[in-house]
Amino acid sequence: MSEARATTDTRERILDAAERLFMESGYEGTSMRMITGAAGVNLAAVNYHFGSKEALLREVFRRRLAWLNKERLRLLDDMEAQAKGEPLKPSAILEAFFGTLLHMGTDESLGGMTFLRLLGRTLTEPADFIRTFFAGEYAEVVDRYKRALFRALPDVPHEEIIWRFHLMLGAMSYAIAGTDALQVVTGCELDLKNEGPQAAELLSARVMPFLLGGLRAPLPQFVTKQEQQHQSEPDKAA
Amino acid sequence: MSEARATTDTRERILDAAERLFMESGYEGTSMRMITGAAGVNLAAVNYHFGSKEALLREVFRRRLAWLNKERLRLLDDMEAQAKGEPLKPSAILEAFFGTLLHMGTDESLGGMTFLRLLGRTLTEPADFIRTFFAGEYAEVVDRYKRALFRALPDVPHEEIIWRFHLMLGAMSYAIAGTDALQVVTGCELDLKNEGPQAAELLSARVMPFLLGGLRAPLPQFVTKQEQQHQSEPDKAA
DNA sequence: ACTTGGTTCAAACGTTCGTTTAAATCATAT
DNA sequence: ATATGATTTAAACGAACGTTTGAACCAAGT
Repeated sequence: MSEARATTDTRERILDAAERLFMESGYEGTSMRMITGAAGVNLAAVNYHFGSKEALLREVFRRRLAWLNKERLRLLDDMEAQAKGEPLKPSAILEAFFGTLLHMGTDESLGGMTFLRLLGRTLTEPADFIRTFFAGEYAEVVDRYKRALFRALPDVPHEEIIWRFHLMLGAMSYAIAGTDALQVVTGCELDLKNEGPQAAELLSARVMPFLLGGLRAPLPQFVTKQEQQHQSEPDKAA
Repeated sequence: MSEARATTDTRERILDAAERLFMESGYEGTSMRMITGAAGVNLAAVNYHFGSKEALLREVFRRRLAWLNKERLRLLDDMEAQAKGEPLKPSAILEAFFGTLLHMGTDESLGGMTFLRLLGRTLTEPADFIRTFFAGEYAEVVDRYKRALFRALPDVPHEEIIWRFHLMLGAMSYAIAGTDALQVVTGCELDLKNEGPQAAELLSARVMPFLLGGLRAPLPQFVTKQEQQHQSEPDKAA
């Protein structure tokens, strides 16, 4: 009846191995034999402890997203309490949402860069059960942050805010996930995975200005019918 | 010896079916039997006409990327010829690079939205042969556009431009690929796949301002050591 | 000492995978 | 008509897949 020590050892060895292998080879590209081999446990251990390969993937994410979701909600709650009813600054909202994510990359006990890259890559996995799972895991947090952005940008149509939220998620995911997928396309070392804990801070410094710039960009012409010219003149980065 | 008509029929039926199925289920998640079944051809036809499943994927992309690469280079050549040695405007460069891509979404003979979404999703596939393939296919075009951006933004460090190029690619890929992956996360219909030809123009109007805003955002503080304050004040979209 | 319940183990399960084979079929040229 | 080379076909290949089984093992409680 009591929890034997070897039990949690085996479970966590499997979760760690699966986290790394799913990141490197994707869900379909990773076999149970690869996972149990890397974890140094018996092939049947995954089905015994988790039930199935699908359930294993869900647990890999659940143990990390539990912290991420809680922290994101806590930060938003704190900021809203301190603002006493006033709308938050968009930059503060983004800092809370994406900064929390990037912080996980600096802390090995939260999964480190391995989990960050896994998360970025898995968001595009086409398998139905994965999409369903993420929808459930993200629903509450995304809804809260969406509403905070609505209040922070009262003059911007909600649909436009959702689009830009979407685009920011995409840019951030690629910045993390595609580190070697697209750096070979861009043909330049983007020096991420060798930096260890500082990697996430470098990432943050590079990505956050980009996201804010995108979020605050002029609205598309068909949204603001008036004054549709002269708004994209200064063709220069600061 | 002569090219029988049925030959190109079978080849193209396979390519069309594979394009759609790879988009819906990913490379590993799509079996040869799914492809040949959907195409209405014999199971052995893929290996006969293309050699292997990997070679089929490469051909699926090659027939589309041939046009895309040529068009992107042609537009850049035209603009540079017209500029007579002057640097191009960043917005014109982005319009050529991403506008060409989005144009494919409006033209069914270029693959339409199916290919666009396939492209966006496949950039994150972890399989080695896919990454190698894309690196080769994209190398020339990315290098040319990278250099055009360097000239267009002479005050921005090259590394920063590459990063933002990377981020723009990510945002664009997600905007296209994630239409149902992340719209379920953001919890809102992003009305894309039901729009047909207009979808790409809607996408363009929404995404291009975001990309330009990101590209022209203030540089991160550790790059411009001087005047690191007061540059992120106007917390409002236009 | 013996039972008990949780855990590990080697082995096998049936299925599906990508690929190959050899015969059948088709279109064309002589 | 008949030979020829390209294409299609049904069937099978060995390998790898996720999962299941039943015995072995181990650390408790009595």
